[in-house]
Amino acid sequence: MRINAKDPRPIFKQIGDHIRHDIEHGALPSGTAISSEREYAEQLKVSRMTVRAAINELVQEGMLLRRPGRATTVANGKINKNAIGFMSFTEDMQSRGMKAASQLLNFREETADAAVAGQLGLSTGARVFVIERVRFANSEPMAVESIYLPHSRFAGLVKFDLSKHSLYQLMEQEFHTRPTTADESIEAVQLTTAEARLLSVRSGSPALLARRVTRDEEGRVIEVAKAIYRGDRYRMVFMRQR
Amino acid sequence: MRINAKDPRPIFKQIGDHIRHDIEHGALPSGTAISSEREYAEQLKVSRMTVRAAINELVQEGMLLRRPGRATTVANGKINKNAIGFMSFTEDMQSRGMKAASQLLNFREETADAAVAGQLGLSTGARVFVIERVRFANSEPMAVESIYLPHSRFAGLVKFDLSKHSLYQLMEQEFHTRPTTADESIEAVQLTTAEARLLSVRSGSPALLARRVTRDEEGRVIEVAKAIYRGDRYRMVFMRQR
DNA sequence: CAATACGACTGGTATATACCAGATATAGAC
DNA sequence: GTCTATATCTGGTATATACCAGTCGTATTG
Repeated sequence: MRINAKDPRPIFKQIGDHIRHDIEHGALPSGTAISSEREYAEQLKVSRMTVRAAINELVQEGMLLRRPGRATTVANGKINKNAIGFMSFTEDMQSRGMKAASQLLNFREETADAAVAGQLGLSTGARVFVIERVRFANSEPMAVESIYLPHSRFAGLVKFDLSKHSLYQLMEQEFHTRPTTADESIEAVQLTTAEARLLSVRSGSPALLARRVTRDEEGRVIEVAKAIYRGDRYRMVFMRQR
Repeated sequence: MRINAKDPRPIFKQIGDHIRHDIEHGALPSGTAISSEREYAEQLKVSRMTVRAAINELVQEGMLLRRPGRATTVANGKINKNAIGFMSFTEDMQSRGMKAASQLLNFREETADAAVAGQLGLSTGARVFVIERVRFANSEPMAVESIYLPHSRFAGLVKFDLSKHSLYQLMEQEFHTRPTTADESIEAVQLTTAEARLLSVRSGSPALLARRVTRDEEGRVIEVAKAIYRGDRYRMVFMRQR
């Protein structure tokens, strides 16, 4: 391992990525101690603080375990990369080895009612986009989704074909808005007749109802969503930390 | 604000806690810019790097927003402290303003079957503790819970009264084991007759089934649990980041 | 031989300094 | 007035250094 001055990444990033690579590829198995900070610093001819910055990231990610007085070791267990991070339905399905698709039921602009406006942080009567769609995994219907977006923030959204572009991708590329945090709640419900028909299951069968309020980097609400997942096919997985 | 040399906390911790306090008590409202790192450093007579360490923590927690070239600002939105962190049922209920209780159905030692042994990382035939209990919130049954613990790790657990002590508390205080990460999955199910009876609801009503594999700091599995929450009363809330 | 003391580690905290790149306000040019 | 160049902010990265407090192996002591 050597530091590459031409690499546009900062030095600590290079070091961190290198160690991460070693862990992910088995060169540093679970439980083994990595070199000490001073060793890395001397070997790479960088400051110890730079090495610390690199290791900090990996500790943050849960890959390394620091304990004062003892060596820093590789954490056991599979490293769940996208621990609790954002995953669009598409990414979610891909990570499970399934092919995601979606059928747009509705894409309109309307006046927000009090509830939606409140959640979006808009005044009652503000305009919002409403997107309703059925989500498919391997051609099987998995969820019915309703999304509310503030019109003020995403003016011109109607131009885009939502069956071709991922909504989150559009947000980033066209509106320079990155979903950063989301408050989510999950409950168990029974499907209504209408929902059941869309999902091709019996009316009354159990389902997961997920409500989500998504915010950008600066904490502004950019999306309010409600999704109903069929209970017989969908399981929500995540990782809690600390 | 001044640095207190007698304070056992490190300087950066003092600074961080102080800023956090200011944010939580409204002295620094959402969106306002905090002083620059250099200003803090000069005012407090500490190094800029020390101030950075303090601010780093708050950025990590999502309380502050750093953007190169611009001032560091207080993040908008309510700060969800226990974002996705661990919460015992007891803590969960307390955070909702409810009183938690539990009724022990079963507390025995048995031989792990292949599935449980596998999840716990034990060889088939290893001894495990099994805890089964009904969880109450404000005297209303909310969930049925089954927990499997490796006997090797928690020898002597039978001595304790689980209706008096929190399991996680016992783990920490008596066995020096801190739950650190957990893989969790949630699905929607219908209650069986037996479960429904324990929860005082109609058989077949919708419920949340949560499965959890909990690990300690070093990634060793310390608990495998399954909990069934009634769908008409319980909603799971969490926050996703990034 | 066991108990203890010590020295050589480890990471944790802190300082002072330097230069970079992006953002912004201000002063100047047109 | 509007545009532009520049000085001066911001945070981001990096260095070299220092001392502290745990941990642990080893040598010394009883």
